[in-house]
Amino acid sequence: MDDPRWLDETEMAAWRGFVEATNLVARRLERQLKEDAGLSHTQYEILVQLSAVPGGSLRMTDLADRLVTSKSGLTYQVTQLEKAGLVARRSCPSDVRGVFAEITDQGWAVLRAAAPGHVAAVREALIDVLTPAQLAALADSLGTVSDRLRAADS
Amino acid sequence: MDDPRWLDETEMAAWRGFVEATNLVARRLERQLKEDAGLSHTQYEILVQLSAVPGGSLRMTDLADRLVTSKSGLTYQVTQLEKAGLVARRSCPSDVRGVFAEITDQGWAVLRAAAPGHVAAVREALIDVLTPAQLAALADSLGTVSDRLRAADS
DNA sequence: ACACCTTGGTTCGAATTTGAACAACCGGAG
DNA sequence: CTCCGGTTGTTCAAATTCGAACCAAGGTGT
Repeated sequence: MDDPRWLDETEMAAWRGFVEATNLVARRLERQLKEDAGLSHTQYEILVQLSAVPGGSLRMTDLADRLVTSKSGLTYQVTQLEKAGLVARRSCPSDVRGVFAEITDQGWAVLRAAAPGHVAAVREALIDVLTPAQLAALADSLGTVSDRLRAADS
Repeated sequence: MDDPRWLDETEMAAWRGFVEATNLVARRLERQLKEDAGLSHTQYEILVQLSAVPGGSLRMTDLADRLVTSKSGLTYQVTQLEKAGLVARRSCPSDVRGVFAEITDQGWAVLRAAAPGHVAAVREALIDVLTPAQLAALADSLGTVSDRLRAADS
């Protein structure tokens, strides 16, 4: 570990900003969703992902990958959502092991009810704070970061 | 909740990128630190914050604020670090209720040993993936986000 | 001195997360 | 066909997180 390249001032600012903004935003949205919709951010994201795909259902592994969470964590949350009636498990015809998570009508209703407040909170915390140019740059940079990390994992 | 302002394409890309990059980076660093140094990111951050301040000690509340975590969460982690000998609790002379968390010599040693690998991981995941201009923009944007959220909380 | 409201930290219980271990299954090489 | 490495989803125990309740101690105004 000889003489690592430490971060210069800008790099450090970017990193600290990333860590801090990350935590603050996550915290804020977690609270907003819990209070206004009774959902955790993870649960909300599950509904969003399912709602965004034709058929409203995804394989567990696929869903876990999109959510960037562990398989076991997803199993737990899908079970919670299933108990609440917002999601249903459906077995996969072509693969006995496979399980589809599918958003239910009630899940759609809850999602539709929660979305406006959530979007407003996202705007308040992140979007409306930045200029369109900053947003475009942010989308580009973070998209690159995500792509690289995804590639590195596979 | 009449007719909320939904996110346009760029805004959505920025938000999705934020969520995804956030999770991917956090996940990656959590694993790196755990494997290479036996520390969680939270614990590492505690050591970093303490090491960055003259005297190497901070009040619990102050530390919790910097870490963007709950008071109870900090109590737990400081206790863990105390058991490991990396941090010590010290009472505050001017306020009986007050408690200082102070980094120990062993804490310094662990931090120094962990830092190079952590910095390398941060570079790999975020810093070296972006151009200097992107980094500067990122630092600026996320700094703004953090400042706004901090202000909103107080 | 006396209420009273705020602060600082810890404790407690409930919810969540993770990785490792597991059991069952798929699919291709030989 | 059969074997075997890789997949799929779940279960399990352990670690972590949070918020609410709590106790004790400041600090203020009267």
